[in-house]
Amino acid sequence: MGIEETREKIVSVADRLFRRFGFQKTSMDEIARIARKAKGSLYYHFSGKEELFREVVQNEVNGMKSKLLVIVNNSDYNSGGKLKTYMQTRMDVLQHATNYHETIQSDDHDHFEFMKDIRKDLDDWERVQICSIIREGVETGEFELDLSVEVLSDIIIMIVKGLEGPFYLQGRYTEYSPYFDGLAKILMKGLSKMY
Amino acid sequence: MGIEETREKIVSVADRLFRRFGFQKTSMDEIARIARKAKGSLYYHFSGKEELFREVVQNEVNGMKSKLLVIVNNSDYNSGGKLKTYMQTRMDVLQHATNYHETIQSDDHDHFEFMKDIRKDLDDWERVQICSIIREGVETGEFELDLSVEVLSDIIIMIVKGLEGPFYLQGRYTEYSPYFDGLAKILMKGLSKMY
Amino acid sequence: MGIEETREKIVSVADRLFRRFGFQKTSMDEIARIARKAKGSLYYHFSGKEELFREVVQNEVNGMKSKLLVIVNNSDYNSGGKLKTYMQTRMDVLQHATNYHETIQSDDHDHFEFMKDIRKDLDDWERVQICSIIREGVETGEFELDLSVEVLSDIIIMIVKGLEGPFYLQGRYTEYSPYFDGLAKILMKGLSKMY
Amino acid sequence: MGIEETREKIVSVADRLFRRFGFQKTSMDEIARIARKAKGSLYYHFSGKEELFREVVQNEVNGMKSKLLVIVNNSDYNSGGKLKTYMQTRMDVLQHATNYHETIQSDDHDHFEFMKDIRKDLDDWERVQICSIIREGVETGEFELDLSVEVLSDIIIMIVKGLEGPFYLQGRYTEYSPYFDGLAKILMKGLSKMY
DNA sequence: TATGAATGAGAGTTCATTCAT
DNA sequence: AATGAATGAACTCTCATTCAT
Repeated sequence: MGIEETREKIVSVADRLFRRFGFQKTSMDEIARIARKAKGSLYYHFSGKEELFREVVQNEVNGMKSKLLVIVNNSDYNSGGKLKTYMQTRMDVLQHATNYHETIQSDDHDHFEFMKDIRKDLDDWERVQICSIIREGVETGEFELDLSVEVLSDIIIMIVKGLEGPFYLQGRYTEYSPYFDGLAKILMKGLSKMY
Repeated sequence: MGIEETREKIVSVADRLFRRFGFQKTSMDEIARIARKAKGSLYYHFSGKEELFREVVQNEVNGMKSKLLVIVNNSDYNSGGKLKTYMQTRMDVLQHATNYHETIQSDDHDHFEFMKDIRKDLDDWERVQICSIIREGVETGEFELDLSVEVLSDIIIMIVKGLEGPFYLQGRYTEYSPYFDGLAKILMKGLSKMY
Repeated sequence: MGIEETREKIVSVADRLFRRFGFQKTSMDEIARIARKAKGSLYYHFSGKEELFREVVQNEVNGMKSKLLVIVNNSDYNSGGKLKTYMQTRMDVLQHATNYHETIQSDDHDHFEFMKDIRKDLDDWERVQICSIIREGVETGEFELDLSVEVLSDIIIMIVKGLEGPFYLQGRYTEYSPYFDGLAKILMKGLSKMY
Repeated sequence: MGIEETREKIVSVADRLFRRFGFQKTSMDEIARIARKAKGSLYYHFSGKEELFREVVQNEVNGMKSKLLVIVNNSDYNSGGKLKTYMQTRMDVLQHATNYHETIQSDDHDHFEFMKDIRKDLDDWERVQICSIIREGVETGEFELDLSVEVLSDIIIMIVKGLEGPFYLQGRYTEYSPYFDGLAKILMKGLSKMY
């Protein structure tokens, strides 16, 4: 088993356990045991628990990005469709991005200070995507704004981020999702002149 | 120093530390040290770390309730004003309800299973308040709904809960709050027939 | 409630709990709680846990003595009957002298060093009783020994003490008691010339 | 220092301390300190205090078995000699099996529930040995029983178990051992027809 | 490249005892 | 004569990390 396989094995087990039990309640011991590696091996490949977690989260974020990118680049949708699908997919993807969420939620500044960078990076990336969708809509004449592209995109981001709460954190997906479609319409209506 | 003072001292120190470091990273040792009490004293007054945390959270929730109740019972507002002020105050209050939030966020089901009750209780309480505001508005003819009072109140609750995310969790209060006023209007417009 | 009543209440609760959970696993807290007395009261009446236990054991030993004395002084039995009944009653009484036994068993020399006196006292007392029975038997011509009264009584004491093991300590009462009668006969036959 | 040495060092220190202070009054801290190992090392090698104790007791029991087996297999003795020597050696060995005894005596069912197995195993083992000795005696014509081999062996076991009390528990070895020879004869005489 | 034995600081909790009232 | 709040030492156990091999 090559070095890369070992690394991946460790990361994949760590991902599963962090996802299930969270950062604090997952021990290096358990990761090692389940990965069938020696505890020392984890420290050969990663400088500590924190760096291992960082790797796991970065993988998750990369996965999220690539799924969202598929929508942004999918020419089957018009801009309105892209926006709505983006929002819906984002909900879906975040449902499963457990570890990323732990970094948002946790007060554990000692360990997660470093996560600010990853979060900031993702925020910026999303802003770029949303802006790009809106700009496309404006260019094709599909959208006609009475707000700047940047402000509108910020508001949209605020709202979708807001929905992470009841949808993901509080596990109210099934409870609230019936309202989602209506809500989406209301929001888009309120935010754009064109309707 | 009477028993009540001691209890309060412990709770107040615990509140500060839980708020700052979270449940896991706050040790009974530190609470005792800073409160200038023996560790055993904490266990005289509370059966364990969990119960102490429970007390802290319950205090927080009671504080939230009483602040919100002031608005619901304030006859200076008309119903629309009450609703908007309720939403804004809620944001404000939740900003500081750090410990309550930890229980929403945490995956630590071992420790926080007991919090379901407190959360459920608060949810129900809020639903009652919102319904009461809306009903008042309907009775005075200020509101005219095309949804049932219950459904409307559920949607409002969903939205304000949703906003907890960016406002509280991610510390974006200052960043997003300029948009809040506009958002509130949009939402109320979208939800009520009368506009 | 007078002072004597309080003392007795404490002792009686302590007795019950020591009996059930042993010395170590019974806490002063629990004794106080169940006796409905303040913890401080226990320390008003007894200098510590140890002295309270001492009192409990002493009571138990006194109870044992008085039950055995009834047999020794009962003129309905002849000497052989007394001896056999003494042995049987001793088994029975010891079955329930849980706290006394704890002092025999425990390695806890710190706490139970003081128990040597109580044990020595009881041993001496029993030796006197057995000697008295045997002497009575000799005087009435019922017994005719080829050993001195003292040696014979020591052997009897050794045997009855020995039987505490399987009968009491190991909870084999029901298992071994069928053999008891036969064993008693064998022993008495082996020990005395008269058969 | 290899792993086996460390394990043995821990076990040997634990054995000494358990023997001296008993299970409850021996702390993991002290074992670690005296063994010159980190506390965590004890938990690396044993899952807890209980398992460490279990190991100690198992070693003791194994030692007892092998010493007794020497007698059972020693063809220098005839069957009567074996039986008597077995009984005497048993007394001797049990004198030093302090930890095994703690499990017999202790009321601490939480910790020692697991000991039932070890005890049961030893009981069964002894029954087999005694039966084997008796059968051998019967086959060589040395013994002629009016009881079944099984019942006779049960009675012998009861008696030797009984003698554990005064001999071991109460430290009366030196006091009572002068009587032992006579007692042994009496018992064997009482139990077998052939005398 | 990988191992796993060893570490030690720190965690939550228990409890006999003290003492001001 | 009685209280009960307060203490602090001692306990078992956890776990991220180190290091010789």
